[in-house]
Amino acid sequence: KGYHNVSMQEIAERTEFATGTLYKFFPSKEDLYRSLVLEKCESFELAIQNVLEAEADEAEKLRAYVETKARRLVENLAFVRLFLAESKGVGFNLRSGLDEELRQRYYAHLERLAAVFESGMKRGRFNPVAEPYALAVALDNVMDSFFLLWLHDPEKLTYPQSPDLVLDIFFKPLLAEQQSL
Amino acid sequence: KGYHNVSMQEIAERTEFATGTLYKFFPSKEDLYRSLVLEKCESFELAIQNVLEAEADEAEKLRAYVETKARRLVENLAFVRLFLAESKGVGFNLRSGLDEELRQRYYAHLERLAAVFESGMKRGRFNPVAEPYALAVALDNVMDSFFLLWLHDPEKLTYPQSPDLVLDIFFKPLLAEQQSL
Amino acid sequence: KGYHNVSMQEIAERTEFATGTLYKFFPSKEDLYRSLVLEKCESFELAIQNVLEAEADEAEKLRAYVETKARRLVENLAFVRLFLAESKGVGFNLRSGLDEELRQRYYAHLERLAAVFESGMKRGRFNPVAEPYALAVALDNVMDSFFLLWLHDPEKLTYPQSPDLVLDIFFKPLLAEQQSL
Amino acid sequence: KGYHNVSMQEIAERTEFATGTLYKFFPSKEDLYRSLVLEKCESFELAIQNVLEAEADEAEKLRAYVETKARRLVENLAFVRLFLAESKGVGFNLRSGLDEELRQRYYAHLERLAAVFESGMKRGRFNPVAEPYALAVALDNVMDSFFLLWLHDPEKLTYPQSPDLVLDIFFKPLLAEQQSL
DNA sequence: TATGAATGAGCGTTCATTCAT
DNA sequence: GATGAATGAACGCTCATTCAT
Repeated sequence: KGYHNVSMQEIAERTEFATGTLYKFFPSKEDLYRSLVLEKCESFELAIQNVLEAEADEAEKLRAYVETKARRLVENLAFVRLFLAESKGVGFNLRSGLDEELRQRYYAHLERLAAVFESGMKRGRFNPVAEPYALAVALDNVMDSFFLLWLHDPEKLTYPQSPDLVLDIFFKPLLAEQQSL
Repeated sequence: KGYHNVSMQEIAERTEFATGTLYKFFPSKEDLYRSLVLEKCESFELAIQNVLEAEADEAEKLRAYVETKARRLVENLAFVRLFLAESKGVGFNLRSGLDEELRQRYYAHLERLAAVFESGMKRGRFNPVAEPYALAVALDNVMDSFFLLWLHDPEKLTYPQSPDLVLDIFFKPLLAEQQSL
Repeated sequence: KGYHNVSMQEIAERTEFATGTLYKFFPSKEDLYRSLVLEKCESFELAIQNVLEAEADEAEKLRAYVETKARRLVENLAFVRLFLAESKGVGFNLRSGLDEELRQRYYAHLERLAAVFESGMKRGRFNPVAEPYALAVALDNVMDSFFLLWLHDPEKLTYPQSPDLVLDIFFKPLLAEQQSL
Repeated sequence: KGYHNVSMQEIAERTEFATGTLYKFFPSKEDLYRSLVLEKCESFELAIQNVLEAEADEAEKLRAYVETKARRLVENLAFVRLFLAESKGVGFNLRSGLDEELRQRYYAHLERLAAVFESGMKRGRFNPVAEPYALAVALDNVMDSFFLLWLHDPEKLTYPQSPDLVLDIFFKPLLAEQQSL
């Protein structure tokens, strides 16, 4: 529904708490909102963290990451809509307005993803195409933007049904001879 | 500052107009906002459209696109911040996200970008890595996300000073032997 | 349209004057309104005054008064609606909100009407049923209320097509043997 | 004071509620006004209805009606002033005059009053001077107009102290030989 | 002089927050 | 502690009025 379009009264009704009780838990509407978002994020990122930190080949990890994230996005459609689907379609990115705490979490997530790229490169499994961190940012956001686009215009992309789309872009060369993952 | 965090009174003060005068120009706050955004977008997209529709090799177009967009983002920092980083929170957003008109414009932009990929593929200049449209979405959003990241933490990425970062990801193979653009 | 539902801008447009010009003529919206109303009233009352002050038998004067007023009401339907049709239907009377000047004019009108009753009584043409002034008030307001009722529910009364309705009530006894005017 | 000339803030101050509280009770200013008026009307009409539906001779009913109404008007002077004398001007009125519900109530009231005239005529107690409904409208409005006149200029009429004034007009012939009620 | 763009006080209404119960 | 009625500041917006042209 979006922060500005829900009143505390509405939240109180929906949650079956009294407004006063809400204020016992959270000092302000903003805090309540942050907590809600944080909680969701936590469970969201946990699932993905498991994938990234599993014992597996880097390439497999990435594939699993893409699949897991895609599934989680679809499964949490309502939340993601609220959370991401801001500035939708204009080509601008969702991480935009994350306030500090959320941003820190996001950074940590990126680090974990970057670590996979880095380890893959170090072990000679990946070409050192670009900084691992940049690759992480790119991969993550491309997924988000595909999802967002699909959310608004399911016709335009086959994602998220086929995570291969993302894999194609990130694991196949654009100007080089083909090479399978 | 973001739509919900500025009052018309504030705008009136800042712009040195009276509130009534604002309403002479724009029928509502939402319209004022839309107009502001639309105008900026228009000039923004125009510059990029020129690049994409220039007489040039596809690869050059893309390189020019990346450079132009990066430059424009930095030059319009204040606006982009307003526009992307809607308010301070995660979802303190426009009532309706960005409305249909903006989305349509964005789609048109994507089509133009996709056309470059497509033509490049048809002419054998690019490998058919993925659907042109998907590539367009990816490229555009990766740039945005790099920019946003840099906006908040200039340390984390060298972008937008070095558009090569983007080019590396999109034009060099990840798992293949190097090949220069 | 009613005082509160028209803006000066609307009046300016309709009258093809500029708002500034309107304020050259009238110091305020209220004054403008009063003037408008006053002017209409004047022409309205003039017609009726002529009738009341004609050289004629009192009974004929009254009949002519009823007929003239009925005709004028219907002819000035739009204005009367604006002017009278307030508090319509609740059984309450229009003279209610007349501000002082209008009230004075109304009083003068009542005096003229009362004079007819008085002279009729003095000359033995009318029974001294009640104070002439009270009769004047009654006659005038009964006409207004009939008109108002008819305005809202033309079905409910045959007035103003048949002024006889009014004449019946005022000139025929309720509990006495009939006597024609 | 009239609908348009009181702001919700004023009402809030006067009633010692906060504006927000007012909106807990009434969804809008218009509703607040309607409710106020409706409530008063209800109690007002109830008293009169009792009189009209009592077991009594028609002539007595009418006399009682005139007396009761006169008394109620005087007793509710403040309200009647607000209600009738809508604001200070001629037509500074309710957005829509009085709305349908009030009109319907008024019509019902008129029917009840007309029924008395009709039954009186049927039973041969009254001369069939005019349609009962028209008589009802006339009687009711004459009372209102007398009251209003007296409200503004207590000198001009003896009403409402002497309801006989109304009775004289309605129950004595103007041009006929006297006949007591 | 006549204009109408500009003004800004004031409107009806909302809703984050408080506090007596 | 939990409640939710009450609060009132602040909002988007209107429009009677002014004044530079």
